[in-house]
Amino acid sequence: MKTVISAENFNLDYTLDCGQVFRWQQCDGDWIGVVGGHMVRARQEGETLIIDSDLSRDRIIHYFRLDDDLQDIYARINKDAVMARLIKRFRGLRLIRQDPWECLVSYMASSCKSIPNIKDSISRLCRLYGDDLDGYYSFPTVQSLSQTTETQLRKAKLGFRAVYILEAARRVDAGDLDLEKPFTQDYEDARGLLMEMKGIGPKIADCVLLFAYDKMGAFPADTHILSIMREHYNTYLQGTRRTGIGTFARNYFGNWAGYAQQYLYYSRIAGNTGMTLC
DNA sequence: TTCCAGGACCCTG
DNA sequence: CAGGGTCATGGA
Repeated sequence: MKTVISAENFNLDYTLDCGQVFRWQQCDGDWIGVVGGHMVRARQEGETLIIDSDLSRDRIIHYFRLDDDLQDIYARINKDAVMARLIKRFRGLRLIRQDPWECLVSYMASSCKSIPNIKDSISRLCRLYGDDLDGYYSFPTVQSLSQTTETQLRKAKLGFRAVYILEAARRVDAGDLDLEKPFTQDYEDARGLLMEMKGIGPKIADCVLLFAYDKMGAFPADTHILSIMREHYNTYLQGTRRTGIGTFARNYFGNWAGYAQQYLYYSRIAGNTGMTLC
């Protein structure tokens, strides 16, 4: 089924290559991915987004955050020459509304790995535990991961992260952790809930809050963000540690600081995302 | 060989 | 609370 969506202030390449998602591949000029268990083929022609998928039009708009008023967001976060330049360079980069479970597991798998390696682990995970969708694989369900063993999980090259992911799957499966609850909580409470899980610290919690739970002020501070913030905003930081950068960023950029974060992040890693062509 | 990669945990002072 | 070792794994 083909869906055509008029989308201004949208750049599909930047959106899928900026390091927020790990499963999309470029193929003959199209992007191919799996969203909510459905294959999706996407391409952009000017201000038109062309989708070939079973997904409804509303779900596509929801996934790509085409309901965000990007021009208004730019006006809010455009506080200085650094951000002005990045908005100009990456205009149309939108955050994506990821599935909470996929986002949670993906970022638990991300700690201390390069983006190509994260993609490789997640690809293996899907191949091992997901459903075969004509050569592509769905993301593993909570149940499929909760029933495996640490030894088996490690075959996805997850290393020390495997035990954390296994425990998370079992807690969610047992009803000990409600993945819907963070939607109903404010940023701080939701963050506290996520960080109760082993393997989820401040940075990964912020990633999941920003990319899956609509907490747009979340400002994940990894090594790259720490570095670039010291480079451009050191006079404001005044010794602020990595754990305090998020608070500074929300004060400085406002409630949509998460968008600013992704532009800063992409400026550091563009070209190093191991974009895979099929 | 050493260092780093979208960190978190645990122990120590 | 701050600092360092440790945890797998692959690539430069």
